[in-house]
Amino acid sequence: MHIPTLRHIDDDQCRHFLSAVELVGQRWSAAILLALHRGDTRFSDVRASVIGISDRMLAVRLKELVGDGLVERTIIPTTPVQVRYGLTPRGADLLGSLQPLVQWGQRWNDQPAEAATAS
Amino acid sequence: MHIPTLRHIDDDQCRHFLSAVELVGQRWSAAILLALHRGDTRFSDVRASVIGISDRMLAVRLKELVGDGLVERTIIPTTPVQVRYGLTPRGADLLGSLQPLVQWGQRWNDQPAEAATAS
DNA sequence: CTGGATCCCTATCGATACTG
DNA sequence: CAGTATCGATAGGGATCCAG
Repeated sequence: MHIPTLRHIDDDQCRHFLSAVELVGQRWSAAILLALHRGDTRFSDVRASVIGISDRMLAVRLKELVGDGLVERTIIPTTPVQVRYGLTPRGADLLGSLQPLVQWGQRWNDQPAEAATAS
Repeated sequence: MHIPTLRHIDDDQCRHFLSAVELVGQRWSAAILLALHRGDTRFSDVRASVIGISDRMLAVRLKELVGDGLVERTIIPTTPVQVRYGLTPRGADLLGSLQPLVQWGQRWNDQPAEAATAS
């Protein structure tokens, strides 16, 4: 299902945009990406960082993100096999592209939204 | 429920980010915002633009977006009451802040992300 | 035309239990 | 530690009907 489309889309800008939003808009996805960005590399690290996420969802989202090329999964064949997760360049770039959102949040957080409409 | 949180959040950057993502990550929301940005002002216009959306969901999302201060609802008391929708400055700014996502999509779209994982 | 109210179904998610 | 499998609860979302 997902990824809504618009009528008479002139360019694929819209689709890029919508699919990217859809991607990172998935529940937990953004938080996971952020946790990885912050330095978490282990499954359990991320699980501990992202409050309230379940094993299942973390595994599911992680798999999705790996499939989308945003996260890289590395297996270190030590005695007890270690698994490391990390952002791919693509994933890191996505987070970077999302930075303006942070500014946006700060910019309009204080402003009473009605002040704009009420001239 | 939503808006996941991270442990030991140093600043509210994370929360701003996560709540913004959560906001626009809602199904249809981004597409609706885009339709409004493109010039649609009527309920039926947006419904026609956003492929597959139902009356109910459009009404629900529109109400949410208005509540979030991203969309402005104007009632024109003509004979058959007219209702106009449009982005608020805040909403327009949000879309602007999402622009880098478009670039991101184009930048990494060609790169075969699966090549890394694919066998 | 613009939406509110219902019904109902499905996908999604959480918890638990189990395996390598 | 790093998951997978199963199951049950829930709420998101679609279709339909109705009202202003």
